[in-house]
Amino acid sequence: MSEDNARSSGDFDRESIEQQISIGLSKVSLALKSQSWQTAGQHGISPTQGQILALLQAKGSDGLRLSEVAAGLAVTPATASDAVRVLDLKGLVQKTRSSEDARAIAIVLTPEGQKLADRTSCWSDLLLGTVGELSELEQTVFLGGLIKMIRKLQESGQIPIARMCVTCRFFQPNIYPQSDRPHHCDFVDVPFGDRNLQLECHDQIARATTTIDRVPVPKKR
Amino acid sequence: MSEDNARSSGDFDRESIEQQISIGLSKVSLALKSQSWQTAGQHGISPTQGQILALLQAKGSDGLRLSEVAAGLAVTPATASDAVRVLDLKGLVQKTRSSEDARAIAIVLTPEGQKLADRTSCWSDLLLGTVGELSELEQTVFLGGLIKMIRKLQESGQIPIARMCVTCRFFQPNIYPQSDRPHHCDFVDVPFGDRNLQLECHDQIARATTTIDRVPVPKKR
DNA sequence: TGATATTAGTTAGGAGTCCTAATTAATATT
DNA sequence: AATATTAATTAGGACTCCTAACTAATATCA
Repeated sequence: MSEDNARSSGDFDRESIEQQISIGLSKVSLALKSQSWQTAGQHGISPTQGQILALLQAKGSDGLRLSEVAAGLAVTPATASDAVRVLDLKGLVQKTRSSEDARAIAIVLTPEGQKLADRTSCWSDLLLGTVGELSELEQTVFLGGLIKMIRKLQESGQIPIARMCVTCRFFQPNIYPQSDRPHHCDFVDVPFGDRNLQLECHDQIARATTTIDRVPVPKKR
Repeated sequence: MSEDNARSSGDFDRESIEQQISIGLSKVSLALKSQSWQTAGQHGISPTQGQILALLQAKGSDGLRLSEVAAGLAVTPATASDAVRVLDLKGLVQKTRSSEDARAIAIVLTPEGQKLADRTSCWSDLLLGTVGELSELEQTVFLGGLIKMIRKLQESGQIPIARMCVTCRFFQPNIYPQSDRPHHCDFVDVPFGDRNLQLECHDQIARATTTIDRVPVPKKR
């Protein structure tokens, strides 16, 4: 696909740009991992535990089922159960039987858990700083690319359907093709552009719950 | 910095674009992690072990010191030592005392390790596919952004100085400002453009070894 | 309605990941 | 020669991750 392109400037056909992007993302991933060990450790928790707290904080007071936590972390219920057990021991979350389904549990943050989540949710200061290096145009294109990639990953079942405009039932992609704000959110009833696509939207509802049975993405090609 | 921008199209000021990019990268990271557990597991090794094999494969026949492996994985020597020990037990690597320094060891792939590394080095098929979704322009901008971010991360000591053009001693950034191939690689003695910036270059030599004492990045602002 | 799935979550066992701190051995420094 | 410093290992402990086996509750359907 980009074969002639790779050749187009001399001897540089060693790695395709696709491969380089993959490698680059792996390196960012490495940084995130090592970063989260450091910062989470300073607060007496592990990276996974921190992720769970963040997940619960985003969800709010309703709490989450164990299975939802597991899906959100892309691990098995067994792994999630263990991590939640430790958080419970540490007094950061509370487990109660769900009233709707006596098999299920609702996991909520305790006040201490809430406090800690508030303090650690600036985890990505690291990335934030580096993203600030990019120009506005770069940021827009970068986010657009990221969203495309994530959508693809979700379609192939590689990552949980995160709360994200593109999977939100209120999301109408590209209905005003001529406009610079081609999309529309039915929930807040506002048109918006690529820069406003939300990856973590506070008032949306996912189209699919955990895994894809019907592909929720309106293709436009 | 981008405050008015966040407000500029209606009600959408919930998350800044910087935050969204951070979140997006975290999600990609999550996918990579869960992917590497799956695929590495199929080959009887763990993600970390796979990373070490890949590192050794990239390095070639000279082998690596334990400390280099640790730096490459962004973990402590203790952690690396343990992982290498297991790979040795599995017969995938061989440890020999270094001839230059009798304290150090040289770690090289065994033929079996080589074979396995060859087979697992297509680890990122997942990402490769998703990156293919992007247009050529998007790819170029995306890679450019990624490289800026990685450079920043390296400067702040968050990730090892990976082998990468921008930290290579042969790299002359932006010496032909008017050209569409503004950079120059002294090693292969060829000018090249942004699309050809290498994140994994086979014949380069890092300027700094592990951590930054003098910042290797020629700023251009 | 009662037998039989299916589903939610837990536990057990095992390999591996990560850390800090202490240790051994070799090289550098003074 | 005495004293750092450096490379790697080991020990101990908390956590991550899996599969497989298990309890308990809800669904299904004959």
